[in-house]
Amino acid sequence: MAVESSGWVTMGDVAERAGVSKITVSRVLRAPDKVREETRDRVRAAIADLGYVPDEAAGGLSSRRSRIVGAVISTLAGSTFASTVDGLGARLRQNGHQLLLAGTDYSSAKEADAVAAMLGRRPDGLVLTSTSHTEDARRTLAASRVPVVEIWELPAEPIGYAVGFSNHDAGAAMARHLLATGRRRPAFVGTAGEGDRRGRLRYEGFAEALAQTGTTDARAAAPSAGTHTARGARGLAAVLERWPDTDAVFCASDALALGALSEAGRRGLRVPDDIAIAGFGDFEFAGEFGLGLTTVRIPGIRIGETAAQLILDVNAGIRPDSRSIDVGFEVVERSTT
Amino acid sequence: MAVESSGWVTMGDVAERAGVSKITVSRVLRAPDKVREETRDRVRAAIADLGYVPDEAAGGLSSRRSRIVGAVISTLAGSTFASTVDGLGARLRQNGHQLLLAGTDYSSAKEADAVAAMLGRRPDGLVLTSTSHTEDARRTLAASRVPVVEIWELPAEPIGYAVGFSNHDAGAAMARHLLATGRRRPAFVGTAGEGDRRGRLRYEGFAEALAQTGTTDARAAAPSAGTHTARGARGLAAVLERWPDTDAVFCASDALALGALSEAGRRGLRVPDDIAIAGFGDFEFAGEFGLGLTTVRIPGIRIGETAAQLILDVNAGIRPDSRSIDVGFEVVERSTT
DNA sequence: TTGAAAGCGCTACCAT
DNA sequence: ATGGTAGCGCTTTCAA
Repeated sequence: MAVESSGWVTMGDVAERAGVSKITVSRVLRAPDKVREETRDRVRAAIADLGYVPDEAAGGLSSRRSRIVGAVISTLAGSTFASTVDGLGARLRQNGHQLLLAGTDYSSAKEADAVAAMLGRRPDGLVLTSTSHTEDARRTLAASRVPVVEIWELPAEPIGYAVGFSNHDAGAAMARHLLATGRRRPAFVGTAGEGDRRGRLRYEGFAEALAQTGTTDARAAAPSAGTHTARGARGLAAVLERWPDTDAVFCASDALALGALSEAGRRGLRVPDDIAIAGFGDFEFAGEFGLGLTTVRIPGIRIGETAAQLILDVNAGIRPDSRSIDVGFEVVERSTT
Repeated sequence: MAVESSGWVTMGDVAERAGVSKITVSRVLRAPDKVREETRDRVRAAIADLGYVPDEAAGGLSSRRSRIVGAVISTLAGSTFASTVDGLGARLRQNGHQLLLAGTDYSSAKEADAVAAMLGRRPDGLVLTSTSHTEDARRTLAASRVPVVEIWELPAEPIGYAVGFSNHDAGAAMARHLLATGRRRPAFVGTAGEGDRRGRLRYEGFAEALAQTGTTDARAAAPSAGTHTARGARGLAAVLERWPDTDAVFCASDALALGALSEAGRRGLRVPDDIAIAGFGDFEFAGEFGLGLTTVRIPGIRIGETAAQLILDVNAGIRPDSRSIDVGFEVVERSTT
């Protein structure tokens, strides 16, 4: 219960109280087996009495393992990455590591800053949601020897490792689903600007799959500015204006799809009879409220857990079979297609 | 560009290359004004050449300021706290601090663990979403002298500081809104279990406001298990079974309200004509899809930014006027009431 | 304006 | 099974 003048109880204080040396206290904490039971109990009592909390930063400085993993996320809002971060954090804590988080707002300059800041903590691993990095960041990262895991995507040449799925294939899968359900003139609605590279990948897969069936006029709209639902609404409007006979729309996100659905309602279009609408992400309410949104489900938590495990493994000397781990995706067919 | 055998360039390496001592390098980093321009440039060149990234943990060990702030969040999923964490992280990084994150899944045992783990980093501040802590955690926290900010609530006796709003008053405000729009027999739907203390506070405010107008039969249901929307649906069903003349339902969250709306639809009840339905949170889609959900909006980002600023200020010696900062809330009237 | 020495709290290494 | 010594990379304090 005693509080030192410095405010923090040190290992030395515990050692003194237990009548042992610092290193014995350290062993009780890190390798209890190497300490005789009686001594161990005495040390543990001292720890409890003093309310001692070991200084991990000091420990890390000596041992050269920070037990910190950094995650650089574009944003938590929109909930795309929220479950991934939950999974990442949970798995790390189970293994005595902690999670350092930074947001980038889809800016690669901020990403570079965040990466540099994290490297200042000498992290045991780094997780990145973006895969478009500044040259500077790439070099710093490569030189640092810190295990890097890029997530939510499977770049052709990952910096270190990758855990995600093929956005391209997901787009293609949705195109095939729409074709299989009888649609012949599907369009794509994405968003312009702000790191929508993943959306573009989905579009490319979508367009390629259509092209294989002879449908080569790539119908697409990508409104900028406004909320995602507003963009979805405008996207559908734009598509219909230019290609009035469009019979299906694949939106790059569920939020966009929601906007498109609402716009369809306003225009008196019946879904899915007059037009099919599909989203991406399978957000929390996609199946609710009579919505029944057809969409693509990504195992977000698993991405986080897998990325964490990968870092843990690599640091334990276990080399993974592959630098890329594909967690896959699933087309969830509901009632809007 | 050179990489030491250890993998990390140290301040000593930079000093050597620039032909100065370590401390001069340190000054260039922390207090550039105290170094002659010529020397400064030479040091900066060396830093760039070597790709030097200062070790913050080592720096913190000396300076006794970690520049880390910890946040213990129940969960990121459900998006309640996502924007708060975004705001917190953004404000911290602007000021050269980093965010350490831990999730608790609404378990106060995990919270205690997380708090202890964070204290191991000697954080410059700690942010907690829960306000029901184990006795152990409270004591450890109080003894640590780390500035603690509890958020999303305004406890009567905060451990350190609090940034949030009155859940009680928010419930009361919604009751008054329902009464003002002509409802006379409103009920409450919450969820059982898992840290729903905040929901209970809303209920209490709700019930008290009704009692003041003579409406004293506290109608409420709190289904457990299942998704939140499923619970909302069952909650409405339970309320209607017991009190068939209920003419309004205030749900403890928007997800619950969504479920209630869907259940109302299934029962052929018109909203708001036959029954008014209100939620809490103003989640992303509350105003979309013709939904027009009446709800309560909480300035989540601002809570995060304010908590960060509070910690920064306290550490800079600025005492805030009050230990509790009320960011308020807003009843958003749409078309379901 | 710059530097030398000491030390932050811990662990690695080598003894005993 | 336990301890002494020497750092980890940085900042503080005091000198020059």
